[in-house]
Amino acid sequence: MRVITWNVNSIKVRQERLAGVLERHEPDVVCLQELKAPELPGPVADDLERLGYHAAVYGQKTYNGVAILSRAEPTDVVQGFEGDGGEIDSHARLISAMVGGVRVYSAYFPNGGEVGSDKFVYKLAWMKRLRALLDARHESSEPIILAGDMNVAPYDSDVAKLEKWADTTHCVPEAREGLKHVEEFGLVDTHHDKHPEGGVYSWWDYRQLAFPKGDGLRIDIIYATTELARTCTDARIDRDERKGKQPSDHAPVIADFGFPA
DNA sequence: ATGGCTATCCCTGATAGA
Repeated sequence: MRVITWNVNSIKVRQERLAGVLERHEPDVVCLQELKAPELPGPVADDLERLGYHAAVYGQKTYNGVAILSRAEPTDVVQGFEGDGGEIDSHARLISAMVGGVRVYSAYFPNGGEVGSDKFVYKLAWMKRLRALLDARHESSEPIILAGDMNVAPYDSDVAKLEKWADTTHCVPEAREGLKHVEEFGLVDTHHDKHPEGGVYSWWDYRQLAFPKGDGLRIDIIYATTELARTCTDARIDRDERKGKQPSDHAPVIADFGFPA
């Protein structure tokens, strides 16, 4: 089973690139973030049908929006924190579905703005709420994938220019501890597990020539529960997708599992 | 060349991203 997570930064603008990623990598499951649209545009839906993918979508106009694409039909789709008894999250940042025997989550963690701001408080609370949701709905012995844009670079080796980023919302201890708390549900960071030396990134700012200068962060992660992660045979990031005309600022993150598709 | 922000909408500026 091949899994990809990719923050597309507008599903409309990335239509052709998305079809290219599906054709090139032939994934079984794709978690998308930042659709910036209430639903999949017609041309995207057409591509998915042609290429043999189903879609579970939790969209939103202008901001956020997440989806799960899969060869197998997704069932038991849950949007956001539905059913956890809390207030409805006004941002469409989370969707999950059963896909071929695996519970898949596509997540777009809040950016957090400036450290200490209201947005940062929301970011920390969101991560706590996600962990509580996992605890309430699941056992860590289940095959679960949590993939998405975590907006946290968990290790120093996930940051090319640490002196520039150390004090930002992606790297400060509180943010890292929030993500660690989610991980401690019983999840393995598949890319870190395969490449603990780091130095591989998934996001580069559009500004200041960040990509050619190598000023990247690894903030997009495919987590898997321990047993499922044991079957992981490869983890990589398609940084070529960041090149050329109209790229997303994020590259697709890929993990292969022995778990049957 | 891997290239000097991008995408969206209430659109000619503001907001958000990370």
